[in-house]
Amino acid sequence: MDRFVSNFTLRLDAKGRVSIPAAYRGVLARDGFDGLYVYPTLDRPALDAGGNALLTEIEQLIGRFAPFSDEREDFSAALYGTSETLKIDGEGRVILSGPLKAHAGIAETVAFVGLGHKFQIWEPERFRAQLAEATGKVRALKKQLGSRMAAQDPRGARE
Amino acid sequence: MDRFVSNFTLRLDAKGRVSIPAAYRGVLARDGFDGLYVYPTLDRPALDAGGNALLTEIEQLIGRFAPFSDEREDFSAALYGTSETLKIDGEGRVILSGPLKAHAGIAETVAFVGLGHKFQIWEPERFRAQLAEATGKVRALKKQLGSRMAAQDPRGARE
DNA sequence: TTGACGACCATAATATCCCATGATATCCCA
DNA sequence: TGGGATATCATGGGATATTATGGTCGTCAA
Repeated sequence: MDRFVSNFTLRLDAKGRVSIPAAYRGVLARDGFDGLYVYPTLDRPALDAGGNALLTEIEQLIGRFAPFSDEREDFSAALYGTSETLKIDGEGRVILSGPLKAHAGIAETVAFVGLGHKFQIWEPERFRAQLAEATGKVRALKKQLGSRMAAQDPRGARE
Repeated sequence: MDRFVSNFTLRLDAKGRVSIPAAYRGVLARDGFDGLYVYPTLDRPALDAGGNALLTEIEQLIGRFAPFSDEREDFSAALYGTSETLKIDGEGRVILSGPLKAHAGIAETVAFVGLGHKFQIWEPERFRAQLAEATGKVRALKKQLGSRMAAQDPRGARE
């Protein structure tokens, strides 16, 4: 598996260290990135994290804007400017910096959430709430998609 | 046969392991996915499971949204974030995680139900109930379709 | 000298591997 | 076609490897 899936809730120890879930470490290793690339998620009290796949995606996003344009500068500042590359210790743990923890409201425990090419780090309670909301949206959209397909092309319903 | 068909009811052992029906293992092997991809069925107390065919379906759904868009993050969290890739041991068994078992209400036994490109995992009693209800609906729908098709386009009855 | 941080070592819980067994199902050949 | 031989399957259990987590001991810098 070459993507981040599933979710895990882990504890920080007295020194502020957290294990990156073993499954994610495997993905990062295959991705070939040394360390963990992290930055505060835009618009959400969470952190985006990943390796080369994530960096590439950010590059592409920023590359869409004209050089020296305001948008480009803003995105660069938001994504590159606030990012950190955390070291992973011998046991697969990282230490989240103060600003990162503050942005996500993290204290004792964190939830790791796989999003495919990257994963997010949440304060567990907030994640639960966010997930419930997201699940509702997905249900609604799925229902809508289903009926639209059925109306346009009944055969589309199979497979 | 490259589809999941038929249904099987199997028991979990003391360690929480369940054998994947041999017929399904064959389909998974041909599909080329290492492990079993599983996530909670959106609007039912069951689990969706499969291999690359299922993963591709989800990937396409998520791929419709722009990277970093809110919709994409919601969908990724709800689909990738709640899914798991279970290891299949040498005897063809998997261990369902706590959250997965909780969602489907699984305890001692599970029912595997083939749905073509994927299969579902149910608590056997719930499946029986669900099946009875679904059968009723299908009967009604068939009757309705039959009369409509006969009136509009008799050829539509094939397939 | 104190405090933060990194490299190591320790450990309990748990997942994984490997081998065993009874019950069916399948094969094969007289 | 019968029926014993063989393979496959679901299930069980002990040994081993991983994982998450905790702690120790220097080192470097303020």
